[in-house]
Amino acid sequence: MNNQEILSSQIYDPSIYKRPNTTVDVVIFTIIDKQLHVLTVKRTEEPFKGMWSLIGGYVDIEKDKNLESTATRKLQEKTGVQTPYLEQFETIGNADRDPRGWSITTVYFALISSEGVELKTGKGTNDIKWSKIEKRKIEEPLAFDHAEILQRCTERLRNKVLYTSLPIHLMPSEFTLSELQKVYEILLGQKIEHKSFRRRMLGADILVEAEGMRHEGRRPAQLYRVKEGHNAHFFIRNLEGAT
Amino acid sequence: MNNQEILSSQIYDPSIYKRPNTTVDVVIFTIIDKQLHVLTVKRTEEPFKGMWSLIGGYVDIEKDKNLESTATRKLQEKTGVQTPYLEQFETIGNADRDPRGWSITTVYFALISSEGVELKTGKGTNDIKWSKIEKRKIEEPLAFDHAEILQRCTERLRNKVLYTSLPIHLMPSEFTLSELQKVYEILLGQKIEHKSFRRRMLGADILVEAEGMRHEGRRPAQLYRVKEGHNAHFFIRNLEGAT
DNA sequence: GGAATAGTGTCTCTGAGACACTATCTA
DNA sequence: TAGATAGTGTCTCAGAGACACTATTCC
Repeated sequence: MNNQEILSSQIYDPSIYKRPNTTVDVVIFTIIDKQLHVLTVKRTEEPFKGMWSLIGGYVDIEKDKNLESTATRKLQEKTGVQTPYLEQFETIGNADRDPRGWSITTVYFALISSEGVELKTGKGTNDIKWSKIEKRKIEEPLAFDHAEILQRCTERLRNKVLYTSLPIHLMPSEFTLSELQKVYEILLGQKIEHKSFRRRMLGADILVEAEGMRHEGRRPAQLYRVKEGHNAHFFIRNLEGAT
Repeated sequence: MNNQEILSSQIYDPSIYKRPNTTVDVVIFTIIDKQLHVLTVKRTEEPFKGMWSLIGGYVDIEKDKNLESTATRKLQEKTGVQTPYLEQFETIGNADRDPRGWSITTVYFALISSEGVELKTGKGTNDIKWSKIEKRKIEEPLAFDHAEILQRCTERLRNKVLYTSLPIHLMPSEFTLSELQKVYEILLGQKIEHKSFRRRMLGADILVEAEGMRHEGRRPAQLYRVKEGHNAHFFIRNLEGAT
C-alpha cells in the first residue's frame, strides 16, 4: 500500500494532495572569541552527503507536539541547551530546495551563550562544530539552501539588534556593559558610541547589578545580569546604521 | 512494521517520517466603511463544515512552485487581486489544530484596497464575505485555530503600523493625507496628531503628488499616490502607542 | 459670517550622537 | 608616572507631540 493508496482510503484525509516533506532548521548563534558563530553539522547521508549544514531534521509527529518542540529537541540533542532564546524566523517551501522533491522547512533561530556548552555528536552525525560567520557567510559551502537561509537570518538578527535587547541572550549569566556593547558591535559590524549605549541599556530597565565587579585589564567594571523574567525589550528608537 | 522499522528499511527516503498535512492560510485585510475587515469563507466540508474560516488551502505541489505561490493563487481565486502587499507572518504546526491530525499551516497576510474588488465564489465554497474586525476578532466563530491566528496577525499588523508605511497598501491608487491618516488611526485604534503625521509621511519620500485635488466636504485636499517601486518604508522612530 | 476640513508655524520633550571630562586600575 | 579601560556631564540634533494659527471650501 503506497502513500497515495493510504490517502484515498481515508475520509476527510487532506492527503488527496501529495504532501511535501516537512523539516525544521535551527540557526544556532553564539559568540566565540569575539566573533559570531553558527552551529553546523556534517551530513552523513545523501543528498549533500559530506557537506556541512545547519542543525535540522524532520518533524517527528510521534515525538513533537508542535513545531517549536522539534526545534528545541534538535537544539537539546546537539548542545544540551534547554532554554535558549528561540524565535521563528521564516518558512521556506518550494520544489527545488531538496533534490528529493517539494519540501518545506520552518527556520528558527536561537541565541545562546557558548559558556559551558559541550557539543554532542548525536545519532546520524559524526561531526559538529561552530562555524565562524563573516559577511553573513561561513567559509564552508552549505547543503541545500542553507547558505541563503543563514544570510537572511543573520541579516534579520542584525536588524533586530538596532531596536531590541536580543544580544543579552548571547551573554553568560553575568557580564559587564562593555562586554555587552562589544557583542552589539560584533552583530552590527560597527562601533557604537559608548555613552549612548550605556544610557540606552540602563534606561531600559532590563538589567540588574550583580554582586561584585569584573577585574580584568584596568579599572574593574560593574557586573550585570538580566532582570528575571525578561525576554526582549523593544526600544522606540533605532540605533544608527539602519540603511 | 513500526515507524522505526520502516525507517531503517529505506535509505534516503524522507518519508520514513509520516508527513504532516501542509496548508497555507492568507489573512486578507482591507478597509471598508472606515473599518478593518478580513476576508472569510464558509466551509463546505468537514471538519468545521458550515463555519467561517480564513482563506486557505492545501499546498498543491503540482501547481505551486513555492509557498508564496499558494498564497497568491488563493488570493487570486477569491478576489481577483494579483499584486497585493503580501508578507509571510508565521507558521503553526501541531497535533491539535486539525482533528484529522498533525498539521502545519504557513500564514501570510495581504493588504489590499477594497476598491474594485469583486468577491468570487470559487470551487468548494458557497459563501464568501468581508468580516468586520473589532477588538482583533470578528463576530462569527472561526474554524480551526483561525481566531487565534487572526488575533495575532491583527496584533502584528498594528505593531508594524507604529514604524512602517504598510497602511499605504490598503489605500486606493490615489488618496489624501487625511484619508491615509484615518486608516492609520483605524489600525492603531487611536488618534494621531495630524501635524506629526504629515511631517512623517511627507518626510519619508514615499509619496508623490497626484494631479488634482479631492473635492469632498469642505476645503479640497491634495491627492497623493505611492511612489513607483515603493513597497515599505521603515521609520527610525515609533509612533506613540507602543505598549 | 460660521462650521468644517486642509494645511502651517513653532514650541517642548525625548533620546541618539559627539566628545570632553573624571575615576580606577596595572605596569 | 603613563596607559588603558570604566564611567559621567553636557551639548547638539532629529523627529514626535502639542497646539495655536491660517486657508479654503460649503452653507
